[in-house]
This record gives sequence, C-alpha cells and structure tokens, in this order.
Amino acid sequence: MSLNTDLSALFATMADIMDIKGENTFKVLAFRKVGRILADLSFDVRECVKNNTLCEIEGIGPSSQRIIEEYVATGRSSDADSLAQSVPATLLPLLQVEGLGPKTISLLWKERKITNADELKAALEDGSLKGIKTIGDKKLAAIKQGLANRAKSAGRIGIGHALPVAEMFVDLIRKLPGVTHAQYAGSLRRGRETIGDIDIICSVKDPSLSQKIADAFVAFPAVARIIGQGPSKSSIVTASGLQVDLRILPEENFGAALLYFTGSKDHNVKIRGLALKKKMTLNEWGLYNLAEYEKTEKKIAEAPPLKPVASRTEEEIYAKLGLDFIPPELREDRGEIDAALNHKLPRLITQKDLRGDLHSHTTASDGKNSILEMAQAAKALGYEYLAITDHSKSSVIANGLTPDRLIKHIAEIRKAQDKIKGITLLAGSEVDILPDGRLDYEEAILKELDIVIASPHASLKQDAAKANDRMRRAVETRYVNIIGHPTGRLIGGREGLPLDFPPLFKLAAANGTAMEINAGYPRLDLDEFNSRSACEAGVMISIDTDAHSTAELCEIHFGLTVARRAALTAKHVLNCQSLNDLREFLRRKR
DNA sequence: GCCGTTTTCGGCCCGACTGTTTTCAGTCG
Repeated sequence: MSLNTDLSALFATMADIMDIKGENTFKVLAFRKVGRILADLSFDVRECVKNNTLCEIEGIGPSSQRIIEEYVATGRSSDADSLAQSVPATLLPLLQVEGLGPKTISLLWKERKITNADELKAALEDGSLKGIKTIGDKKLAAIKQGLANRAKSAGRIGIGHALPVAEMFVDLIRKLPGVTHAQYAGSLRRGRETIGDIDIICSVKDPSLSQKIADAFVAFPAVARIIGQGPSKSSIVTASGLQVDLRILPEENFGAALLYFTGSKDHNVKIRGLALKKKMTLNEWGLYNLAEYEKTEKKIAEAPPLKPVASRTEEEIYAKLGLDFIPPELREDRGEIDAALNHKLPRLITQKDLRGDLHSHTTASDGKNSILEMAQAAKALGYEYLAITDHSKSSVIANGLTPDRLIKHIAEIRKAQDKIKGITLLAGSEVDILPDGRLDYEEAILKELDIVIASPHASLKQDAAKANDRMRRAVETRYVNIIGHPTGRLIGGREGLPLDFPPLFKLAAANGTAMEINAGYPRLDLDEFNSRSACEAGVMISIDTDAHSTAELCEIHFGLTVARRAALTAKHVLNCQSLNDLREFLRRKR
C-alpha cells in the first residue's frame, strides 16, 4: 500500500508549496483533501487507475486524476516537480512551527532570504528580522518560542497514551464550580489510533463563570505552558508536549460545540454545506436560520443572540439536518453523511454485542492469572465463553508450552471448567507462525484443541514475498481458526509485516479463517482500513484483548473502537456469535 | 481544484484569539 502513502505525501507537499506561494486557498484545500483521501483508501490506488474509476472518488477531479495516473505510470509527477522548483524544499518544514504560517514564511523568504530553520534561528539571534511590515517584536518572540518548542512537541501520540490524559483533565474540569458537562471531543472521541491534540468541551449554567473556569484550567498542575487564553477558548501544553484545548460554552450550546469539535474537519465541511442548502447555517454555537443569522449583530466569544433551530444536543442538530445520528467513529466523510440521509447507517457493534473473548493468556505461559481467575473475570464481564490461548513452544521468552505441557494444560482447562458454571472455557493456543509459514505445533497436537489462533511473533521484518507466503500458508492450514495480530505492528514502534491483504483476505474467506482485531494497545492489529476490507471480502473478524491478566480482559474498548471505525456490525464479528454458532465455525476447519 | 435536484460559473464552513494595528491579517482548529 506504499504507493497510496507516497501519492498522499506528494499531494500534501504540493499543497504546502502552493500555500507558501499564496495560491488560491481552495485549490490548496482541494489538494490537501486528495492527500487525505489517498491515505485513507482501503485498496491500492492502482486498481482505480486500471479500472479508470479514479474520478468516481469524491474529491478527485480531472487534475488530480492526471497527476495520479502519471505518477502510477512513471513514478513521478511533472506538476509536482515544477512546483518543487519554485520554492526551496527546506521552507516546508517551517509550516510545522507553531505560530508560523504560509504567509509569514513567504514574507521571511522574500524579504530576508530565509530558506530554512537554521537561517531563521540565526536571523532571530542577530536581529536582522526587525523592520518587516506586519512582523513586530511579539511575533518574532512567538516564532522563536515556536522553534524552541518544536523539539519538545509530542507530534501525534497513540490513543492509548492520550486517553488517560484526556480523562484526567475532564475529571478535573467536571469538578470546577459551575461546570454542567465536560467531554473530550476531536480525534480522540472519533477513536483514531493516533491523536494530534486533545479537545475538551465544557458547558456552564452561567456564562459569567467562563473566565473563572478558563483561569482554573490553565492553572492545573499538569499545565507546562499556556498557548492562548480567552473567555471561550484556552489552549495549553502539558509537560510531555501534548496540547489540550478547552472550549467553554453555555449549556444550550453544548451539542453544537461537541459536534463541531469532534470533527472531522471534512465531516464538518460537508454538514455545513448541507445546512446551507437547507437555508440554515451551522457553527460551534448552533444551527441557525440563515436569513435571521445574517441579520443579527454578533459578538466575539458569545452565543449569537437569536434562537437556534437546534444547539443543545448533537442528536437534535443531526435530526434538523435530516440526518440520522452519526456515531463519532464514522465522522470522517467516507460516505456516512449520504448513509445517514438515506437511513442506511450500520448499527455499529457495541460492547453488549460481545459474547466472549477468544484470546487470553494464563500463568501457564506469560500471563499473570490462573485459568480459573481469568474465567471468573470473563464471567463478571457477562461473557458466555472464554478461550484460553497460551503461547506455543517457540515463544521461549513468553514461557511457551511444549507439546507435553500443552496436553497437561488442556487437562487443567477442563478441570477449571468443572469448577465454574455459567461460562464455557475453550481450550486453545496462540501458536507461533514460524518464518516459513509452518506452525509451531504438529497437526496431531492442534487437533486436541477447541480453538487455534496462529500469530506471527518473530521475523517481522521479512520482505513482502516471504511475509505473504508465510501468512498464506498459515491461513490455509487445517485447524487454524483465527490469525492473531496479523501484521505484528506496534503503533509508533514497529511497521510489522508488509502484507498484501486483498488476496490474503480472499483466501481467508474461502478457508473459513477469521482475522483478529487485537485490542491491545499499541497493537490494534488489524487496523480500521484492513478490518473494513477483510469484512468486505467476507472474512469473519474476531475482536480480542490478548489479555495477560484479569484487568486486561476489561480493555476491549480500543478493539471495539477500531471495529466501529471500520463500520463493523455484530454479524461481522465471530465473538458476537452464540456458543453453538461459534463451535460450528470452529468445526469447519477440522 | 472540485462540484452541481437552484449553478458548467461561481461559489467553496466558520469562529476565536493574537498581533499589529485603528479595521484587519494571520494562524489555528
């Protein structure tokens, strides 16, 4: 899929260059959008070129089509090349500097021949930037600060790291006097696997308290630096470099603000356009009648003084736009708005739909709890079944089981079953997929198990040919029910196997082999895009915690989020099936 | 550059905050 990524980066770079050159903003936005579309594509863009279906993708027009086709054919784009010659490439990273935008960068380049961060730093030191119109002393100080902060900035961080920070802030804000609601929004609420910053919305009964709440927020102990502070919007940075934005609004505007700051940006643009078509306007304060809104005097940081069509809840606003409620995880402008208009949104999977967990470990290998303790914890979650799947012998570090130990372990699982009622224990194994695709146990052993997960743990830097052969062989192997964390990636740490998924999914569907969404952070493997295409190929998905303790058994949330972002419903998910249906599925590989 | 059940031309989401300024431009989300 790296061609998609390359092309996505190409369009993003072209947009940056055009931005600095001061080209039409909407043209820049159009290119940025194409970049995002390409990054989000769940299939290889070459397919579209081959089938001549590029222009069927909304947002890709004739110009983008020409660039993509040229790039696919030749590995280059003449448009991108000539753009690249018009601006020093070393200017582009300056766009990442807080406080520096395209206009200022262009001005620094034209007025003072600044072409990179080092020259900028030097010029700030020697005072040669003084005297440029519209750039005063404060602006220069802000640029200096921005350059200094760049090294400390966290960049995008994993959802697993961002969520606890967000929950801490939300808890603190809820306890402030006068706050009626507080909720995190943004990409965190949409459940993206990485988060740029944390957006928090809070509502107040009495708007005169807003300033006090903002003051309290920027004074929290976790705050390392204040970026901005006004009566309705404040931004801070934590010691770890994570930005947190707080919006404070009257209670009756809470839904509109939550909707607006949950995004995504593309989703917002689309529904605002929809509002305009219906002679209404939508902003973070509410949905308003357009004619009335335009006649009204507005004040900065105050709700417009007219009665909104809807504003208190997201549900009301969607309803007034003629849309079914769109769950945050789907708000990415990937067709969800049309689906909501036509009442065709999927009923996304929820925790209640899950009937069991098919991937867990005990003290027999590298887990922290006994079989019985894990079973009791699973029962407490309301599960009907739990698969005990300890490691196989090659996972030496994880104390993997030799065949002899596995046979005894199966007997232990049966014994534990006798001691607990109300939950069914499946005797399983998480068997290593060896580098050549063979499994770590012989078939004679595998057939003694109720369920087999096969996972790659070692040799995760194989080339594509070897990796695909390896996984194909595993998918086809008799007794293998689920492929666990198929790529072996770690978010922010390890790329994982370079798998070509479409043919693999086809094979998995034909063989009745399920694919796992491993809920453990930072795995989340399969990711949302591959989960979606697996499901479209007819592959069953298993959402599992890979729990190594009773506490981890509760951490199914992130896996469910991936599944929801992939638009999965209960019928796509193996562990939403009744025990009988699950057993029938498992039996087909025997 | 993209798009169209009012439009193939003329729109394109909208507001808060900051800084450099007296009415607005740039940046950010």
